[in-house]
Amino acid sequence: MTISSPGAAGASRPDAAVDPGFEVVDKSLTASRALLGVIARSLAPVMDAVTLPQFRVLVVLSNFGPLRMGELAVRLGTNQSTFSRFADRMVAGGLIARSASTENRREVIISLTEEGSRICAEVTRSRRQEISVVLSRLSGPEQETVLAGFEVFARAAGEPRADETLILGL
Amino acid sequence: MTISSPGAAGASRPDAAVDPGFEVVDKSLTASRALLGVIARSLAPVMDAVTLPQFRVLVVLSNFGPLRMGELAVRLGTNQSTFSRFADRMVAGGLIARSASTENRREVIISLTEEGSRICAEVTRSRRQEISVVLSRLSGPEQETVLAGFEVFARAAGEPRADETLILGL
DNA sequence: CGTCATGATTGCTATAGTACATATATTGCA
DNA sequence: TGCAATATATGTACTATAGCAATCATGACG
Repeated sequence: MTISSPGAAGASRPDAAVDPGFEVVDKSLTASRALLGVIARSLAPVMDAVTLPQFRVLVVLSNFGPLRMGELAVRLGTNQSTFSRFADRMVAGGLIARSASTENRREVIISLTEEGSRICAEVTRSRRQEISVVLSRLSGPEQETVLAGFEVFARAAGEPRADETLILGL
Repeated sequence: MTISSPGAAGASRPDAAVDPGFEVVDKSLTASRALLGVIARSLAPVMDAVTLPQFRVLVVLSNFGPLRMGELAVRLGTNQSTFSRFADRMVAGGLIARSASTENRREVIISLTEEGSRICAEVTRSRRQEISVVLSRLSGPEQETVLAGFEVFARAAGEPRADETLILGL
């Protein structure tokens, strides 16, 4: 959209925000594809046990602990009835467990099973491993360069909202 | 796998590969989530017109130009019959078009329609835009830091294989 | 106790994606 | 010409996801 190149248009003040050039945007896109590969590889080993939407449920439960059916349905952005049957499949697959709430017998609490927990941990471990493999090809100073770049970028980008990554099923 | 820490085991030679520390791995994971958000946001506006698997087809056609049915089926890692009906839906949706090959009347060539092309371009544009928005919060020197980090990382990671990102549906 | 609200499930229906086996059309070659 | 190989499409069947409407169980409040 905005083509104006501040470097060419006028004197750029140091430490002030500037329009990013083509090169840094391009490199960002390349890096994003590379990281997408990392994410995909970390998921691959468990994809025979869970689908992507199912994995998302595991992650939510792993982050927030046991939750009510309705609460989970809201977080996943789906209809309650959809999630009820969704849960059926995951229970059948041994990934989650239904249990009655102690104080309110209407409520059904969903929690991770050992297996569901294990899958979550496995993906996290695998993702760190994949990253490590890439980084270990670099020298110490190069790793510092990566660290600095990622640090600055992540701070500027912030964490994606849950409903955003939901689009990708994770 | 390889636990041996060269830094701890012996004198570390400058410019030699070293085991990455916790911090840089951690920052990489954070950055990967941030970039996942960028990808997701760029996809969001077109998800009412195409599904993720369908979008993947658009990208392949956009990269390689018109392809035969069978060729596409292979690239997408699906059964030919599966892709035939898959194509039915996309043709019905006005995203791709079937056409007879000129020299071999057995072959059916799939190409992007205007609409399919437009959607592809829109996502690309949107992704650059999303990245630009993030980067424009940074000063020039900070953008340089990001550029350097992404550059080094992307080089070490390489492009993900098509069958890897396929796992995520893109 | 009755009524209303809340939380979950079930009946029904629809779509996308998947694959195996089979049918059809076309080409190439003996 | 006839037969095998190739490229695609169809018959059939299944799973996952999705949602609306209705139902059932429970809790809250008058």
